[in-house]
Amino acid sequence: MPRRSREDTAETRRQIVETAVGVASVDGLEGLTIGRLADDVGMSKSGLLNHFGNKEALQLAALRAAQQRFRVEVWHRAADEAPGLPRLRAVAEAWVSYLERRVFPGGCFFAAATMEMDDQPGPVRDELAESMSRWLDTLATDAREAQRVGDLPPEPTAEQLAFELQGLIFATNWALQLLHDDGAPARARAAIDRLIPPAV
Amino acid sequence: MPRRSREDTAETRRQIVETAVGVASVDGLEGLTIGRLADDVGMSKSGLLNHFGNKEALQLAALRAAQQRFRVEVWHRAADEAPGLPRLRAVAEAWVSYLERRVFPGGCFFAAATMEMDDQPGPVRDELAESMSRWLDTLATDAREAQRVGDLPPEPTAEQLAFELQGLIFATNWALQLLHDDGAPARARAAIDRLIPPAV
DNA sequence: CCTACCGATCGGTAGG
DNA sequence: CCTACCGATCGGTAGG
Repeated sequence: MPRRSREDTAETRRQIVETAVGVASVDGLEGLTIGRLADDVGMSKSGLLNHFGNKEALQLAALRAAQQRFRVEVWHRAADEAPGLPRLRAVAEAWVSYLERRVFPGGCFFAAATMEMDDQPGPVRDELAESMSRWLDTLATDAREAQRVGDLPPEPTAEQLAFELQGLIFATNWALQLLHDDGAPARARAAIDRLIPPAV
Repeated sequence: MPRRSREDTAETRRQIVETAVGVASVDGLEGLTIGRLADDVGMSKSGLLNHFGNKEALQLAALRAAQQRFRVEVWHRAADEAPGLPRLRAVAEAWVSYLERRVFPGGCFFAAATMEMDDQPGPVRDELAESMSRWLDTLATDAREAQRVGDLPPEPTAEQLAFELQGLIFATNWALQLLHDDGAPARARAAIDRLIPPAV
């Protein structure tokens, strides 16, 4: 029954990757070791490695799964809003809420992965940089549309707004994870309301 | 000559710690391995470990040295300004400049260490959390003084301003380290000028 | 400060 | 998917 077998293989791989995302968000992409992950999912190192080839491929698989989860938990919650200020505000709220809901057990996967890998050249770093650049563009595009229709003033620029939103998310994640300060999301929302105020 | 010997020991230790700070800012506090550091400074593992006892003590020594460097490169550049808005603005400028000057080879030591260690209980995490809390307090204290004398409006609150400044620094460090975006410090300064504008 | 060594774990391979 | 194994490296210790 080759068909059944292929499905099982895909399901096993899915379970490995899901576990890997959780481990990586807590212990980092380097803390994600093959032996430990094999124990966690209950199989041998070589059996696990068979699905990916090497550790770097496993890290990339975890990163892509984390991106997919982010899309579902942040972008999809806002995607139906009208492009421009409504969608930008919905994205910002979903983004803060994603931290508050602790979508990843170790806090924002991308904040942690970025700080860990920013000095480690290679495909993982490249994929991280590209994906975060695209995200900043997504934010700036809605900010620009909001400015075009007059929902936001022309200054600060769209790129500036995206940059500042990114900073608020970092600060919130940091306050939640390091200081266990549950007041951080409220501060983020207050800052967002000044930065990109609702249309009147 | 016991005295000369004691000085040499202190000098050796100083060199080890200085090297450790650089390594940790690039590869993280866990990437700081005893064998590699011993190679870097040209001595044996056991000789190096003799100065600290174990790896955790070495990490704490590196963290404290990094704090000292931060004090010199950021706080001391602003400490002579008048408490309140003048000093807060000077601190913010020195803080952005500290990223721009690449005081640590791997970017902000504390941003990297925080994201790496925030889920790893122990003395290193505790020291990081305490030291960053104190820093936020330092910022908020000057913000409060600025509000008291009317140099800043009562809203946003002093704590909110400190939180947002911290976020701008994270975003700047991130844009410099991951995206190699040299425009980030200018964006940070623009945001700072809106957040805590110079007194008229 | 050194050499010599410990058990554990790392990423990965051979062979089935 | 497994067992069995590889060389390298981990943090750390014994003994000098």
